[in-house]
Amino acid sequence: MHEEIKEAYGFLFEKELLEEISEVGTLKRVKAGETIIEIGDYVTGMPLLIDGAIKILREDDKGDELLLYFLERGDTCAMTLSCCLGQKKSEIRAVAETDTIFVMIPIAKMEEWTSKYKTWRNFVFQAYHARLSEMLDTIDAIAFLNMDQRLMKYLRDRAKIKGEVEIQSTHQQIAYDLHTSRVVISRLLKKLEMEGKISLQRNQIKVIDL
Amino acid sequence: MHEEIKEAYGFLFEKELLEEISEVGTLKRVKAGETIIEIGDYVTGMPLLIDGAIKILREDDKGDELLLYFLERGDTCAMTLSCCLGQKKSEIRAVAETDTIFVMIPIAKMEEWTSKYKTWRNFVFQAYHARLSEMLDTIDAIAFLNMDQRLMKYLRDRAKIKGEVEIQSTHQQIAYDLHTSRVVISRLLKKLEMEGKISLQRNQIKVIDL
DNA sequence: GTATTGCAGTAACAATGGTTACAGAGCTAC
DNA sequence: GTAGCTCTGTAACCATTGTTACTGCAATAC
Repeated sequence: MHEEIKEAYGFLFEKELLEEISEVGTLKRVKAGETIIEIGDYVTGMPLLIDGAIKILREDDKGDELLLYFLERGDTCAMTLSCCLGQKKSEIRAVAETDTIFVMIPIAKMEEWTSKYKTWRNFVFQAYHARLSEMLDTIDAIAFLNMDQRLMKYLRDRAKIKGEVEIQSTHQQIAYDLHTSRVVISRLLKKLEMEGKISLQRNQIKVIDL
Repeated sequence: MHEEIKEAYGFLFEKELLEEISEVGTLKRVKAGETIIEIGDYVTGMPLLIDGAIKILREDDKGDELLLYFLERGDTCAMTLSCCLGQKKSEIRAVAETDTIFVMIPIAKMEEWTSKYKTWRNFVFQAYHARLSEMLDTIDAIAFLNMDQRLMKYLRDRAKIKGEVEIQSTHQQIAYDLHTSRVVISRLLKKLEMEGKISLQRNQIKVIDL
């Protein structure tokens, strides 16, 4: 396990911290599509992403969803982190976007390291900063963009995360992420295809030029 | 100055930290309506609110605005804080909602205190946590609520911040905050008045039962 | 092969919110 | 007083998004 952590975080943390992480962290592997944390769950630890991607979703009282952002290698979930400190329940749902590997750190340790290691402190601040930026980005999208532009941004983001131009997904799944209806997504995707920006197959969208 | 800081932050920070704040901080007073920081400005310090309220706004490239949240006594702007660490330009605009007093802390000090004082560290984490929560709240509102409900929430929030049921504001100003048009706000306010939830005068809205 | 299921395409319509245009009310300056 | 300005109310219309309903295609099970 040490090697995987070192590879992903070696450039950030000193040897002692990497060793501590190896010691107290638990390595977890989840398959694409698996739910990692559910809204209302008590947060028991903090995940450090080694490989893969996780999508973070918000849900309202009627069960409507909205994608907030993706976490990638080297990221951690500041939202979770916040919950840790407050001993609160999770405000969000986390679902593996691809097959994912991460290390789970117990809450107590992460508090201890905050005073012990400057690199850890900076990492945590950096994580908060990154999450705030992503949230701003999300707000910009839902406040200032029309659905067609939001959809284009969404497709670009997903293609980038996966590192491929093909996106495996049904229109309904996209509709959930963008908090709209399947019909709207089908309509807009067809329009994008007409414009030569994507090509459509069953369960797959190929990004050509977005 | 020491007294004002002690009154607002005495329950959080130890004597030495309060003294350091008094020493290096600059007390600022701004009138309601004044802009405290503009998008693109370099961030030179971090504000600790002593009294009053500040509203934080986001703007898109076309100049359209959106209210993100309010800061009150005891709050600090985590967004600013983020910018400090990254030496970046401000992503947001801050405008005094009421007459406001705050202490400006130089960046260097706030980094130093992060390792020196546990109480300061907790305060900073707490600030990040609070801002993330507010952002989630804002996202919920724009993603899941209709304009009439967003308007009601907005009026409730403003009445609470000011501690009065009368809100001094034109319909146009409200429209800017909610990123919509004056006509829409007038229409909805009239509907709320019909329902007996508010009463309307020129430049003033009185909250009756929201 | 056929039946079943899930997915995508499309039309018609409804609801919400945004835009334009204009009238009138209230305040201020003179 | 009245001239000029800002703010509010309202109607009519448009654009975008959401909803309902139905069709046909592709994959899978049998």
